[in-house]
Amino acid sequence: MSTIFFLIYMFLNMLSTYLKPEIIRNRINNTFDNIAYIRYYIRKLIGQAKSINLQSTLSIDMAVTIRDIARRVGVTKATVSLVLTGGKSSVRISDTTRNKVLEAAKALNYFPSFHARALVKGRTFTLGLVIGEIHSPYYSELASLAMEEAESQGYHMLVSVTRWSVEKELECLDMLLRRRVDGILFATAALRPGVRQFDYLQEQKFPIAHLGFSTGFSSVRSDWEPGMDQAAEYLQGKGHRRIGFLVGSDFELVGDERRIALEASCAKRGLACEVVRCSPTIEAARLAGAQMTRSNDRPSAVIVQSDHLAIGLIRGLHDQAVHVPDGISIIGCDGTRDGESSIPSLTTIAQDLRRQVRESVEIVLQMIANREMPRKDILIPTKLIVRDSA
Amino acid sequence: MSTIFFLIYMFLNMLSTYLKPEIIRNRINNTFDNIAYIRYYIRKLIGQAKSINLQSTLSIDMAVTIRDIARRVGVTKATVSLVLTGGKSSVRISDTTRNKVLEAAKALNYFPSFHARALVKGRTFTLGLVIGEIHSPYYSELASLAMEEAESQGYHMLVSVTRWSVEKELECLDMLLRRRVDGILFATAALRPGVRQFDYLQEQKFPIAHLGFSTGFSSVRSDWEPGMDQAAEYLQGKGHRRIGFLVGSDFELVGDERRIALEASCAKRGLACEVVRCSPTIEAARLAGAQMTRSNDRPSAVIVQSDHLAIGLIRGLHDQAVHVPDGISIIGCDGTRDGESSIPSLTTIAQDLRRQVRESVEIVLQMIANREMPRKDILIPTKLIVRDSA
DNA sequence: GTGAAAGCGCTAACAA
DNA sequence: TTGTTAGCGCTTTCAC
Repeated sequence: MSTIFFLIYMFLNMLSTYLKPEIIRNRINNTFDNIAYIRYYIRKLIGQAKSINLQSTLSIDMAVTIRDIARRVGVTKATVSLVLTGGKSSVRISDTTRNKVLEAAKALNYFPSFHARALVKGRTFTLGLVIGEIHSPYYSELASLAMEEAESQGYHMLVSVTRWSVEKELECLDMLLRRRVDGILFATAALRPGVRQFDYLQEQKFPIAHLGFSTGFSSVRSDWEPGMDQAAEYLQGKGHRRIGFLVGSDFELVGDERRIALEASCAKRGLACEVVRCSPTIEAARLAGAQMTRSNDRPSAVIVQSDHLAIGLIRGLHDQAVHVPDGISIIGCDGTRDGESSIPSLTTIAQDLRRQVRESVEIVLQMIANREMPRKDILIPTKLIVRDSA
Repeated sequence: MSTIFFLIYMFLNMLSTYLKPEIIRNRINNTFDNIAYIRYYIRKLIGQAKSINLQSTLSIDMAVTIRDIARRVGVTKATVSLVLTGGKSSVRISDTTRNKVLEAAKALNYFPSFHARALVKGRTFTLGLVIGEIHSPYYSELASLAMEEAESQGYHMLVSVTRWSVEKELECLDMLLRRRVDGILFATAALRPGVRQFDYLQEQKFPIAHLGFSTGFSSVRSDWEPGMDQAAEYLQGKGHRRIGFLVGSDFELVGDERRIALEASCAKRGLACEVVRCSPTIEAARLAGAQMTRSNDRPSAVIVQSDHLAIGLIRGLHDQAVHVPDGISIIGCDGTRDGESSIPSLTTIAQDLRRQVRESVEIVLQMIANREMPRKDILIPTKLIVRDSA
């Protein structure tokens, strides 16, 4: 009697093992072709029979998966995966199978799920770029170059704009971390010691490079000394004795390095250096230009914190009939493209943006490869480009 | 005898049930604190004991998961998930538990995995933006506005730059589909009927809006007629009889609509309209400007396909001492910001970019909500902004 | 050369 | 109020 019990029990046990939903599904999936509603009804039937969780079964998603391919070809998901991941694995797949799988993938319009892959691999091959804005020439160029550079290294770039708000910057950061980017390029400066995210990233040795600033992580910045010195020398050569410097005050971190470099150079050369401040908008610069014309006692040359503001300043001077470079000499900073075609074209202290981007991406990639990489701070020299405005 | 067999078998069966790796892991995980290497060794031990797959266990990932929180608080993953997803669900969690969970999440620096969530929800709350470039004023403004708009609707924007290459555009598209974006904003024009991706998206009724073009999906474009007509009227009022139109030839689709609108308007008004072509770079426009000065028989006013090229053209004219607007009148198209501060400031036919972006995001969101939404084609009127260049 | 199955982190239906 | 469990789509180890 017990023997019978035993046998029945064994049978049931076997059954229950082989009735594991995943296994049933595999079997059934292999039987039918890729018609979503058949899949749907089958799952539903299984669900009714075995009380399977129906959650997202209810919303039929049309995306094709490796299972659909497997079913069509008559192999298992594993085989399909091996074929599609390039098969660099030691496991070999027969050419017949491989071709069938590839064909099926094409026929069914298969797009591998990035998320599934990210989940299992723990890597996303995506970098994040935290940036204040992307609609000004300098930053859009930066973003553009960064995306290009990342792509050339086999990564994607996830751009995240902070609109220069500290709060938003931390949000962006959270977002990037939730998205599990492999590394981050920082082109803003809110993240500083003491902020929770900062400490976390520091502690995790998270692959980060700071671009244009330096507040604790590896950084890549412009060295303003050579450029500013060339500018001062150039202006001195032209007979200027008093040099103005226009700072857009919201970007203190940006402006200060430049200002300090200029002041040092002026001091060295015995030139007067006068700092003027305005808001970091082109309209403010324009206003500053207009105001400048009202004083008879103004510097004969002004270096402006950015090309963008320089163009505003020139415009403001022009509004008051003070022309550049005859009435006053203007030099911008950054070396953006729009200084080339402006009238007058802009003499500028150019940053090597491409090289900065390249170096910072490289730092991040190195840190991805090895989190123990020591901190690096790279300075990239600026240089004067002489055009018409000074 | 068989009874003993039976009992042993039952025991073994029970054991095997309770030794399901996931269950063991849960139990053990709840016992220890969040120390990655302990986790690692435990898994490894289990692995040795039960021959568990060690795959990614080998690369200890430091990311904190809901399991870590659950373990710390002493509840299950499900509870944690309920707390963290906002608990809008009917299930209620005691305040004690909730607080403990939230605290633990903060203490452990928990960042929910976007990918895991995307996988299970089938939604990413991410839109893709396919765009040709982001370093020119018009497109960087477009990208910027699109990101802002998406964000205000609770979505993120994944920007994907095609560098105006058809091939690259299709790659970008694949990328976005692999990343399972919920919808796509198209600001380029390579995707046309016949292309595999096009047919696929069409068939899937994938949420797409075409911005600036119209090749088969819902679209949002500028209506150039009013703006061009205003421009023609304005120029006519100033006594111009021959109007030139400068097209950057690579953007035929862009240029043609504008040209056709202008030609129609000129015909209506009895004005001559002369089309000049150049490459779509600012340098080419500059060259075109220089060339224009060489002919005595040139139009007295030129409308340029974009502000960007207009600035190049003005610069080219300026190089040859033909000044704007005295020597020749120039009108740009697009209404980008840098026309405001240029010298002379640029008269332009402005697009309402913000509204275009808003409408197209809305279309995409509507299609996400309901794929059966019929196709929509929205035209947004342009208008003349008079400044100094004409 | 291919199949079986576990696991990545999370959600949600159902059970208790 | 909380726990249990299946499943999202994919990779990879192990076994045959």
